[in-house]
Amino acid sequence: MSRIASVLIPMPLPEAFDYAEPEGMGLEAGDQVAVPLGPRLIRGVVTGLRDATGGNRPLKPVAERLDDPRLPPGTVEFVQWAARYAVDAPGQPLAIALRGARAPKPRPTRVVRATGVQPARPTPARAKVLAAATRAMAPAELARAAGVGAGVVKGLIDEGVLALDHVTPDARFDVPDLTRRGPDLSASQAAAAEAMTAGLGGFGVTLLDGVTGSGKTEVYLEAAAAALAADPDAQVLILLPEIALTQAVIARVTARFGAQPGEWHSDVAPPMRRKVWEGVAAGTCRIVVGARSALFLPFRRLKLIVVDEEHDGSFKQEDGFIYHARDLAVVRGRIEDAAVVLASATPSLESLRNAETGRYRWLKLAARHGTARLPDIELVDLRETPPEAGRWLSPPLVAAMGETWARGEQTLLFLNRRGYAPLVLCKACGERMTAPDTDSWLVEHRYTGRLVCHLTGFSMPKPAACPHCGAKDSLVSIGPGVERVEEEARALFPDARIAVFSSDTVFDAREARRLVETMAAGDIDILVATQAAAKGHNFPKLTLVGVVDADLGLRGGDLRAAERTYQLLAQATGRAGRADRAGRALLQTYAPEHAVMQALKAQDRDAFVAAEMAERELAGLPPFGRLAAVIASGPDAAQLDAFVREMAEVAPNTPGVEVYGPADAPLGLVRGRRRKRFLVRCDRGVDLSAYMAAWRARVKVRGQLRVAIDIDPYSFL
DNA sequence: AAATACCCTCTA
DNA sequence: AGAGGGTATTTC
Repeated sequence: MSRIASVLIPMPLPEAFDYAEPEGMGLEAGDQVAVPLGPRLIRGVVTGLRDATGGNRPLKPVAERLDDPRLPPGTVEFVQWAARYAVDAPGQPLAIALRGARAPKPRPTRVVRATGVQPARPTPARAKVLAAATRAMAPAELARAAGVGAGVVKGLIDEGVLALDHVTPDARFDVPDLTRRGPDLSASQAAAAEAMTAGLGGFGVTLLDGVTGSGKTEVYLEAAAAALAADPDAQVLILLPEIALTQAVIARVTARFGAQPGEWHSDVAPPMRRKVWEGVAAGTCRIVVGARSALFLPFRRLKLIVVDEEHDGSFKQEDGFIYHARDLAVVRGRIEDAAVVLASATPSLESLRNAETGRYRWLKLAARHGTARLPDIELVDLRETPPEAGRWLSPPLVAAMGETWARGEQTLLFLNRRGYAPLVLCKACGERMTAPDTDSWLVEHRYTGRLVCHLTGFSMPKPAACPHCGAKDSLVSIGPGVERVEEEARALFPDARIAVFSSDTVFDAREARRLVETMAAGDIDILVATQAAAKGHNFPKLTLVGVVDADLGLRGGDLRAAERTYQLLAQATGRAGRADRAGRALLQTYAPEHAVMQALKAQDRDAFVAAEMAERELAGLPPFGRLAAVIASGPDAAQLDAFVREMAEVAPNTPGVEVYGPADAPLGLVRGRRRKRFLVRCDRGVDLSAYMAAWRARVKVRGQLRVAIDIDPYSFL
């Protein structure tokens, strides 16, 4: 009996397509195949096979089974689950899962080695080459090592004195050395590691909850060691919110296991991605450290997923396929029957709630590792001790910086805002500079002399005259960014070594590591940083953290503003005072009485969490209810209005579900497209994805209109 | 996503 | 009539 193969294609198609399996192809679920789609051939993945029963419509045959690794069943199931959850086409998460399979293979490199043949015509240059040719190396490298031109090497190759080989880069991964012992753990760490190890072997979620510096990494690396030792094929995934953090964790994994883990994020070069993808699929790559998309790798035998800094908003992917990697990590863990560890010093309310209700195991690391103490946190009331006009550092903070510098210690000035000034306006006509057809201010960057839209990526040189009224020299920079704070710090401390850490100064993983090492070595006195540097790093001589604008995150006023601000500032202030030095943190605020500021000052997370939980519970907001957002957009305002009115009319009526909107999105215009939003709130226990899918099925999205559905939204713009 | 089918307008 | 273009539809 001939069979029909369901083939999922990595494109935004609504479902898997059916193809006839040619006689004798012997397909299996997970196989990568080439299938005809319209006039072209496309890569797809077999999700299922069934017997063809008589009266089917004629199907095109599968063209070929590709000689690429088969996707394990768990990966295929996860892709389908994720698509249903996100209310998106299954081809979208499949495209993420196949990203490494489609990257180019590592190219063979050319190496030369000595053959033992003596040159017919020995010369001093040739002798130097032969002396340098102690091992196989690239021709250019050998020429450089010998201090001769490339021509000498080439001549020796032509003569047969050197042999030229094409070497395929090593596709293997280091095998973790499980005989190594980890560092000595504190009693609290050892207890947590033991409890986590006991939870291995099947699905289960653990919240590893410990203040900054309590040594969470050592603890979860012990759990990783136990998982790898328990099963020679076991694989471990460590997810991090930001690429800048991967380097530090990779170094620690490498030190712990004597083996380099697979590295996975958008900065990894395509051939390396291919190598990691194939190693994960083959099971030879046993430890992966990566950003959120690593969750879609084709693990064969995943036994442990660690989500480090689990509260971090960067785990939420906001465009394209919209998902939250922390939430999907729990799903993947369930599918693979793997243990999941969520680690944070400031866990999300979602995870705390799950821990409180007993759905997650809750492990607390109370003490700081070693002798370090938590920093003293002071609030600087900017109404009482404001900075001078046009300045951003208040007298108490400047004084503290002076004392710190005099002691030869380091200061971190934290401001979560890139560039020089967040707003440029014309003092003649009041015009605010915005990106074309977009409701978002252009941010002034002085290093590059440009005005940049952080939303769309648009940028232009800063004009000499106001583009609106034509007035010359009328553009003024409003508000501070890290560059402006750096300028001020330089004026205050002209002899101090000052650096800026933001995504503009640190654009890749290597640069991040270089700057972190410089800081850790004590070669920077004052580091002005966005959140890119506020997370995770360990700077032994850093004893003062100044938060330039503690109120910044509270202004947008969305659901999670207080929670996010608390997490970010607790994280930032937690950088101060490691090792054996006492730390100090100053928060500049106009609202010292605000609950967030009071909780930070008192270092009373529990009180803050309890108050915030109570508010959320009253309003039925997460984690007590669930949210989904609909963002409809289109270039034509009238057409969009008509569309969202129609959407509002056909919203299904379901008990426990409330639909709010349509309303103009806070960013009402982006890249020439008008935007409208709905917000859906529902009780826990409602199948929110099913509701949203049913709703969307009731409208027809025509023309330029777009509808994006965001389940469990984090951004409300 | 990408090819193509469709449906206008414009030109000659 | 046929080219040129933007848009809607289809892809097992």
